[in-house]
Amino acid sequence: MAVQDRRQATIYEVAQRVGVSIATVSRALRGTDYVAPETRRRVLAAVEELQFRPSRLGQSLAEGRHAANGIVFPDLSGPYYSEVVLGYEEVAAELGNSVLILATHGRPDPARKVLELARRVDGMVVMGRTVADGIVAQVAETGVPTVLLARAAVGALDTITADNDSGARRLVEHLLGHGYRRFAYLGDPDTSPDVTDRYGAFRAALADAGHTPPRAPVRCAFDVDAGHRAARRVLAGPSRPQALVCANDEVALGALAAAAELGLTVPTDVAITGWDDVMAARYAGLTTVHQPMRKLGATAARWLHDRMAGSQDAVRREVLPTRLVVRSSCGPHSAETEV
Amino acid sequence: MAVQDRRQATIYEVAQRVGVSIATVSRALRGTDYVAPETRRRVLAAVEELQFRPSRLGQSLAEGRHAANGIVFPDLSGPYYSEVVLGYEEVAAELGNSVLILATHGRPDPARKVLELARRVDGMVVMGRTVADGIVAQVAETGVPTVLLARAAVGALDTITADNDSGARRLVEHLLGHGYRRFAYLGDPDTSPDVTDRYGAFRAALADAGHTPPRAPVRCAFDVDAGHRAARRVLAGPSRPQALVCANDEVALGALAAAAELGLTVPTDVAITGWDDVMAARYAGLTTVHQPMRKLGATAARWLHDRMAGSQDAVRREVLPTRLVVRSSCGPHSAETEV
DNA sequence: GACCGTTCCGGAAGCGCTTACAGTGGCCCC
DNA sequence: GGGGCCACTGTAAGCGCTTCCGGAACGGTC
Repeated sequence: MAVQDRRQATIYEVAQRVGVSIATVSRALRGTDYVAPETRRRVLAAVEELQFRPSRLGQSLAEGRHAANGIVFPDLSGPYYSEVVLGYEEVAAELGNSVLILATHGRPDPARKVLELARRVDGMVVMGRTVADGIVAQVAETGVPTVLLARAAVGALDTITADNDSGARRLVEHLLGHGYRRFAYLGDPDTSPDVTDRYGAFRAALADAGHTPPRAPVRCAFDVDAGHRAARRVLAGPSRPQALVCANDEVALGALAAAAELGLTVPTDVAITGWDDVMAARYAGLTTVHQPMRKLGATAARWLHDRMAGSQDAVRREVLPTRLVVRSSCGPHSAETEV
Repeated sequence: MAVQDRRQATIYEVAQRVGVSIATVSRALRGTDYVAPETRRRVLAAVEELQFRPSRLGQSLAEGRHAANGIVFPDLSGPYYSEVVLGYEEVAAELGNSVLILATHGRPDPARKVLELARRVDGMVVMGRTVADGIVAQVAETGVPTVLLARAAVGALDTITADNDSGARRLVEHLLGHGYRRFAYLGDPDTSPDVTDRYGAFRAALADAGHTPPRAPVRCAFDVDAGHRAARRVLAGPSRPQALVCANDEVALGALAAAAELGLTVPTDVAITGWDDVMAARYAGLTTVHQPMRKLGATAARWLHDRMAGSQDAVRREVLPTRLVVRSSCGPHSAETEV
C-alpha cells in the first residue's frame, strides 16, 4: 500500500493475491460461470485494493472485437454534420459501443485514414463525400460492417439518405409559384452527393415545368464566406437572377449578407433559399428544406448495430423525408407558413 | 485466390507464405530493422496477395498503447461544443491519434462511461461539467494523461479555459454604459463551470460599479426553447428588466423570439446579450462574447499530446482571451462596432 | 456403495502482434 | 588464416485477457 504503483495491476496480480487462478478472477468479474460466493467476494475485494481495471486491449484481443464503431464525415464544422454525429453517438453509446470519429475534410490521403479507422472498429458509417467508393468497398470486404449515410449506395451496403429529390422539387415548385423564372444555383454539386442530388432535382423540376434551368451552378464551398463571395459575384453581374437557390444554409446566409451589402432587398429584389434548416436559418428568415439530422445519425447507428450483431437481412435502403420550411426570404406570403 | 477468405489474414500466414518468421514480416512492414531488400519485396508481395492488414489490437497490445485519445463533453448539440471537438479532432488526428468521443449529456452514470473511455485511450480531455472532480482524479491516477477544458482545475492537471471573467466584465460595463440598471441573468450557473464563472463575474462587475446585482439567476437549460420560455416569464412579469444577460447564444436567441412575441422591441424595450458568438448570433444581431472554440480544442489536443509523449513539465494553465462582439441587441450605437 | 449431476476451480491454449536476444554467414583486414 | 564486424534472420518471450477442457469434491439416488 505504501508506495502507489504507477502501473496498472493485471489480472495475474489479482489472482495471486486471492490465491486463485486468473480464470477464476475473470469469471468472478464477468459472472459468466460458477464462482463460489465467498471466492467472488475475495476477488472483488482484491480488485478494489489493487484498483484493478481489466485492460481493454487484453479483453478485446481475447474477445476478438473492439466494442467500438466509427463514423467518417467530411467535416464537423457546420451544424449539419455535428447534429448527425451527435445523433449517431447517442445511440451507439446506448448500444454499448464507443465511437471514433474521423473528419476527412482537407486532410491529405483520407483513404489511408479511413482504412486505419476500419482496423480499430467493429463497424463504421461513412458519410457524404469522404473517400472514393473503391475504398468503401475495400473496407466492407475486410469484413467490417459498413453503412452509408448521405451518400450514394455502393454494392450491397445499407444506405440511408435524406430525401433531396422531393425536397428540391417542392422548393422549386414553391419558387415558381412566386413567379420567378431566372434562377441561379449556388454551391458545388460535385463535392457532396446530397448536393449532387439536389442540383439534379432542381434542374429536373424546372425542366419538367417547362422552364430552362441555369446553364451551370455557381460553384463555391459550403460556408458562409464562400457563399457571400459567390453571391456578390452573381448579384452584381448582368441579368441578375430572381432567385438564388443555395446548396445549404451557410451559403444562403452568406448570400443574404451579400444582398444586403449590395443594397438589395430580400425577397423583393432577389429571393434566396437554403438547405438543412440550421438554427441560424430561423433567425435569418431563411426559406429552406429541413433535414432530420439527428435521426439520420441515429438510424445509421442502429442499422450498423444490427449488422455488427450479424444480421444477414436484405440490404436496407431508406430515404428519410425532408420538409420545406417557408420563411420570408423566398417571397411574400399572406401568413407565416412556418416558424 | 479462388475463394475469398472472409477472415483477415494474420502475420503468421504471411510469414508462412514467404517462408520467413513473423519477426521478419513485422520488421519488413514497419521498417524498424535490417531486412534484405529482396526479402522485404517478397513480404510486401505476400501482404498484397493475402490482403494482410495488421490487427490493431495485436499491435496495441504488444506496443502497450492505443494510439488514441478521447474527449468527453456534456453534449455535442449546439455549435459551441461541436466546434471545440472539431478543433480537437483536427490536431489529434494530425498527431497520429484516433479520436474517441463521449457525450455524457443526459446519460445515466456518466462516471462509468468516462472510466470506460479511459481504458481505451492513451489520454483524454474532459470538458465542462461532465463528471465529478473525483472521477477525473481517479482517471488521472490510473496514469492516463488528462487535460481539462472549460472546467475548473483539478489537482495537477493541465487546464485550459476561455476568459469568462473579463468577458463578463466588459459586457457588463458596456451595458452599464447604455444606462441599464435592472438586469436579469438567464441560464443555470450550476450546470456549467463556464457559466458559473460568467455569472460570478457578472455580479461582481455590477457590484464593483456600485449597483445591486439581481437576487438570483433565472435558471433554464441552455437551448433556444428553454431560453424562450424563461424569457417569456421574465419579460411578462412585473418590473421588467432593462437587460437580459443570457448564459449563451441559444438562450439569448430564444429570448429574442420571446421579446418579439410579446411585442417588445429589442433593444429599445429590452436589451439582450448572449455568449459564444455562434453563427446564428450574427444574423440575429445579437451582442455576445466571442469564444475561440477551435483554438480551445486544438490547444487541449496539443497539450494532451505533450503529456502522452511523457512531458513532465510544470502544470499548464491557460486562459484564452474572449472578445466582446457588439451588435444591435444591446442598444443603439452610432456606428456598427462589429459585424 | 456405485453412479451421476452439480458446483467450483485450475491449467493451458489461444488472440496477433513487437522486440530482445541469439545466432549465422560473409567479408574485410591485418 | 583467424578475428571482428555487419547485415540479416529466427526463436521465443511477452502483452493481458477469455474460454475450453477436464478434474475434484460433494451430495443425492437407486
